[in-house]
Amino acid sequence: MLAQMETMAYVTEIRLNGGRGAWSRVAPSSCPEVDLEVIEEYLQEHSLEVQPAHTHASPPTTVGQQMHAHSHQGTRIIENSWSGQHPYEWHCGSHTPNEEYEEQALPPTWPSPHGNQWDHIAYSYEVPAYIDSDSLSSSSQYQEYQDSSSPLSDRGGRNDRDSLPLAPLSGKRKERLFQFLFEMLQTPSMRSCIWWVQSSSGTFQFSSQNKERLAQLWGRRKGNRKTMTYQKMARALRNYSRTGEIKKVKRKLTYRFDEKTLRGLQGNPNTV
DNA sequence: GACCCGGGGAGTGGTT
DNA sequence: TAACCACTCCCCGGGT
Repeated sequence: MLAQMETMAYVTEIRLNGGRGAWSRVAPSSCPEVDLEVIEEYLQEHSLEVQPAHTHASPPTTVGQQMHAHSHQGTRIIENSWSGQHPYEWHCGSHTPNEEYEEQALPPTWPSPHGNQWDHIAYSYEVPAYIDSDSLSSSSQYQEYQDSSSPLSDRGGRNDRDSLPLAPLSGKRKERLFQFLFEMLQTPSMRSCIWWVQSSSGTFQFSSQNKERLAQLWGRRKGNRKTMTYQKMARALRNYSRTGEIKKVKRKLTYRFDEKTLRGLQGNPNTV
């Protein structure tokens, strides 16, 4: 655990290199490169070490995230507790490269013309919409992350998937790309790779500098034999255009979750 | 020319 | 076992 804390501190250090002041003046795309290997190692270690402690549950899955799960009418809702209890407050000096596009994150309140089509997805995230890229701050989540008296124990049989390990998911339904991307969007330490342009509409953007790293992370998580590239990942993203889960925005490296997709990822029971 | 985008199509591996 | 799904991989051409 101590080692994990140290690792997290290291990751945090990397991300917040120079403190908030420095961070706030640097756009994500020009932030110090994130050592994804470190993050990956941490996630793998964490997943290995914590999972056994949660016999019927899974540990928080991503850096800085502690997910609390609750059963809700058969749909597993995972709550991002760190974000709820310790909402980020660093503002990146409101100098996100997409500042002009970013709006105050409001909970999506789209109508729900259809039933919940997400029953096939074993988990969904219930992430407060204010956990937007520009509302994320402080490293207190890491402490929260560590006291995982996570009430995940009521979940049954889907531990591995909920834990979202970086290792290939074996024997379980595969994690889908848009789920991975959504998770990364909720992960502060990935802000140099991907960030919300407008969280309320589900619009996000890749960093032109770090998109390949994100793609590699995706490839590793999937356990691909070859290195995943942004080009290949984008190909998969374009396939989502057919299904409507993610649409391409007429802006470089920018995509948008379909409202139903986003709603499903957020697990908003009121709109489903 | 580099980068991004969009699409075709075959192949792969997991799920049902 | 087979059908299906969700990519993965490679390729090409077009646009900026």
